[in-house]
Amino acid sequence: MRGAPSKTAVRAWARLVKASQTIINGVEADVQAEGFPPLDWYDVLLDLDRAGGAGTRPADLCARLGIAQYNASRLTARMVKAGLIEKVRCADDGRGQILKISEQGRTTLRRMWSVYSASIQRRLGVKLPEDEMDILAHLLNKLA
Amino acid sequence: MRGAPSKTAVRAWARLVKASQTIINGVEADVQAEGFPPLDWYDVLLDLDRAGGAGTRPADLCARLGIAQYNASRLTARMVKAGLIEKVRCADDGRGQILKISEQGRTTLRRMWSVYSASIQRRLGVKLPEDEMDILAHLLNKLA
DNA sequence: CGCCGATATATGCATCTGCATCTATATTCC
DNA sequence: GGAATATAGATGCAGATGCATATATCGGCG
Repeated sequence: MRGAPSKTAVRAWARLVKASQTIINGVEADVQAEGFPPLDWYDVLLDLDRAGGAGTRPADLCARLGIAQYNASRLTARMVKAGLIEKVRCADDGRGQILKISEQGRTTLRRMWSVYSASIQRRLGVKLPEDEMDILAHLLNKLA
Repeated sequence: MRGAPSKTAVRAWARLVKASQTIINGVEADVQAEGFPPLDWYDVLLDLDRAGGAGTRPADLCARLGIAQYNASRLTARMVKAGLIEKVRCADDGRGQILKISEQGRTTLRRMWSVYSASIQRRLGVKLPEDEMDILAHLLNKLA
């Protein structure tokens, strides 16, 4: 065995896998149970909302959200069909597009956050006292 | 907004999502790049290996691995086709089966761990000193 | 100007997942 | 014992994903 894996790291690995699955799936389920779309839609809506009137180029979206290009292509297509965002032709690049959030998208963003944040609080927030949560966030930050 | 989400919890959420995705996808990619199957195959092999000669009932596998029944059914079907496990009819329950690891499965388990553990070490182990890794594991344990 | 390699986005195909439902056998209750 | 019900596991179908590749446009160079 080449990597000389420390027992501690392996334990942390197992718990990272378990905790992230439990919490993320749980939050996803909570949000969808209220009739909202998957969480990655939220990320897109938030990004486009922050981008303001200028909108976002799909490639930039990929980079910021860390998702694959083909994935973004189909995700945004679904969101257009759902009426949450719009694709407009990019004036200075005929190949490209600009993604913009729609009014309906903004509404969904706002309403979704109400459910989303409550779920984060319930499934994660209550599990640790403030100071430990802070340490956790700090340690997780060193991992990525 | 009902849940009164603490800023700290939301920050921890974002980092949990990011860190787990980065690390888990990275390890998965490392393992598959060496020609091995997905990580959930490893979990099954490990469970069956530990079960020994008695084998494991699919329902128990679901419970221990926390996967859905239909998912386990198809996962194990693929693993049978790959020759890593076997399904034998259960003597005392005509509806059921018993899953057993094959010799080839044991070999794969062993070889896979070599790559798997090295990747854990590289992508997670080296990111934190021992004492902090311990704290991380402890905090993650309180989440699930 | 016109060709060539690069870049932006989309899509065909195979695989995987979730949901609901199916089949077969076991258990319960009268 | 036999009908109703529960349990073990499989599967049809629709949607999502990864990979490779297609399509369209851009920018540079001869």
